[in-house]
Amino acid sequence: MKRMDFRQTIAGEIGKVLGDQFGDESLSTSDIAALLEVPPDTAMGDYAFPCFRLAKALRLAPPVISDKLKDALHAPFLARVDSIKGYLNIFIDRATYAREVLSEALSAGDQYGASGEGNGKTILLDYSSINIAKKFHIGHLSTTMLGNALYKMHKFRGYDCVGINHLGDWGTQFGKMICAYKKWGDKGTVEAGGVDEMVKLYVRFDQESEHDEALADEGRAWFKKIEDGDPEALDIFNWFKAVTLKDAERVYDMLGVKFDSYAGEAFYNDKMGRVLDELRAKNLLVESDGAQVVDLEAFSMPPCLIVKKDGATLYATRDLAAALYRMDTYHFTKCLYVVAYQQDLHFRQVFKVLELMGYDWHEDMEHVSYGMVSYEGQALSTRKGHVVYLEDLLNTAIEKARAIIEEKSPDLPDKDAVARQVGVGAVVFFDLYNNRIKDIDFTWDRALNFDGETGPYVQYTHARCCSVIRKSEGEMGKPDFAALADPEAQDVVRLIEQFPGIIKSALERSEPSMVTRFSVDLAQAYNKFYYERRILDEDLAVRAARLLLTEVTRNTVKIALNLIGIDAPERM
RNA sequence: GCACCUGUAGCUCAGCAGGAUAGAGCGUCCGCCUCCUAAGCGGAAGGCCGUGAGUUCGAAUCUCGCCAGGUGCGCCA
Repeated sequence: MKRMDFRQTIAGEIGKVLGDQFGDESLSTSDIAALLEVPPDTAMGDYAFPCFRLAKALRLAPPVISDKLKDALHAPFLARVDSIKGYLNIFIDRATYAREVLSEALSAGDQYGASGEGNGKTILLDYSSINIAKKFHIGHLSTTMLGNALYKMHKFRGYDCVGINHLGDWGTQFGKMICAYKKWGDKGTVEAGGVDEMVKLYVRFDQESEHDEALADEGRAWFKKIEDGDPEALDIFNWFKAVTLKDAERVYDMLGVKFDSYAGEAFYNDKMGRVLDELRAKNLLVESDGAQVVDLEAFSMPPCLIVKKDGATLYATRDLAAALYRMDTYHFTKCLYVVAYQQDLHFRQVFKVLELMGYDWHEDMEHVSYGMVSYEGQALSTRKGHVVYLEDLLNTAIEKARAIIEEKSPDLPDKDAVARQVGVGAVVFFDLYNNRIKDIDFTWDRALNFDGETGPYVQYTHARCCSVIRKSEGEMGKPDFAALADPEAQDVVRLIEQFPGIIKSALERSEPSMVTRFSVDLAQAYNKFYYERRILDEDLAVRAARLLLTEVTRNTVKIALNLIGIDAPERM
């Protein structure tokens, strides 16, 4: 059931009155709809029409216009229209409003807020992009969870999504690692210890090669072997990859994150020639200090390095190759790179080079940048041990959740499962709570906070809704929507109405935090309603209406949490 | 030096395709469980929205300058 679109309908009515009363037809219905505002306070109505802009054209003071509109505006679904200080405040009949919004949301069920706007379109998302033989730490959380959320949100709006973990699996360090492994390593130890063991080998190599030139040369030689496709080198290298991915998979499983492709840096090794050929053919390559670059001075950017003095290709070359390959393979509508803002210049350069190459789809590339993570005020440093590993963080959060459950809900079934959902939810929520551009200074007490605007708070509200519904024992009379006319219920209804628009804006801005924030707003509004109004009322019609509101809130909270990659337990 | 980003309550931040009295959480102080989950709810205190100009009927929001912090700027990725 498609509910009445209040904004459009009201805009149409205002348009009619403007024509009748002032002979003004300069504004179309959609113009007026865009001008309509949602007032800061429910007491000021559901929609407001500011008359200031009309003042000049009509040569009348705004309050005069709003007064006249107030007298002329009538519609059956309008409860009241006020004229205050040049604003036309429009009050929709509260029962009608609640009925329309809730019926729509209820019939949409777990698809409330979904749409088909992305049907037939493909979105590529490049996120997480872990490095081989490195541990997953809190610095990798944002790219992973932002990418995951954007993936789910796009999917919900009908897009086909391709999640790419662009592995950092190329570089001289892997030659060193193989060398170290051959000298001091042991298959069983690495197999059992995973990335930790590989890191140990690498650190030892680094230390010993500092005063051993021969060793450094040996490392370089092993990298050359990888490049040349030497079977032994490749075997070991691919095994390193498998071990790293197995370690990472454990964390990805905890976070509920998946990928459709693991094509990383190494994958593009044999695809660089095309980039060079095209750049040359298009006369974009110039020599500079022995290197080949694309000059971007005209765009006030430093040159984009394509080929080193020694003939080797670079980061930008690889990203160009990847972009061409991805377009050929997936014919994407958009390609999002969820990468920290340090690489802002890099992506601006790469996108500009694509433009200069004549690809109009350069406009469909977007760098979804996010802020840096520091730890208790200092930069993360694996070397200095100033680092928090993701697995440790998640496990600590789960333990804390488990302890709280033991204390507050000792009879809860599936304690472990719920502790996982809540602990992980707290961490993920913390990561997706602020605008992505903000730097995050990680502190344990903030990341593990379960009170206030946190994942557990929103999950708790969801569990509370579930609990009320369970207690109602399915007693659903015919709802009396007039019972939802109180301000607390209306605030909840209004938020629910806004949800589909929130998802849309969040996608337009590639900003999952808008959904996170929404989940808090809705939870707060519902909790207030919960305390002010008795849901399981004796009056069955009132009870049915409040239960319906509870049901729709539960659905909406769950959808919002799921979109940002968080589970919604039914009890906690 | 140049480029990009950020500056809002003690702290962490919403609000920024201009609109009505600038909001929330944390922390502090004070209340609320014989009643649907107190991981909750209510109240108090706390603000020249970095700063100066400009645009506008109207600026936290747009423009320019300045100040402060972060990040990046040729052969790493």
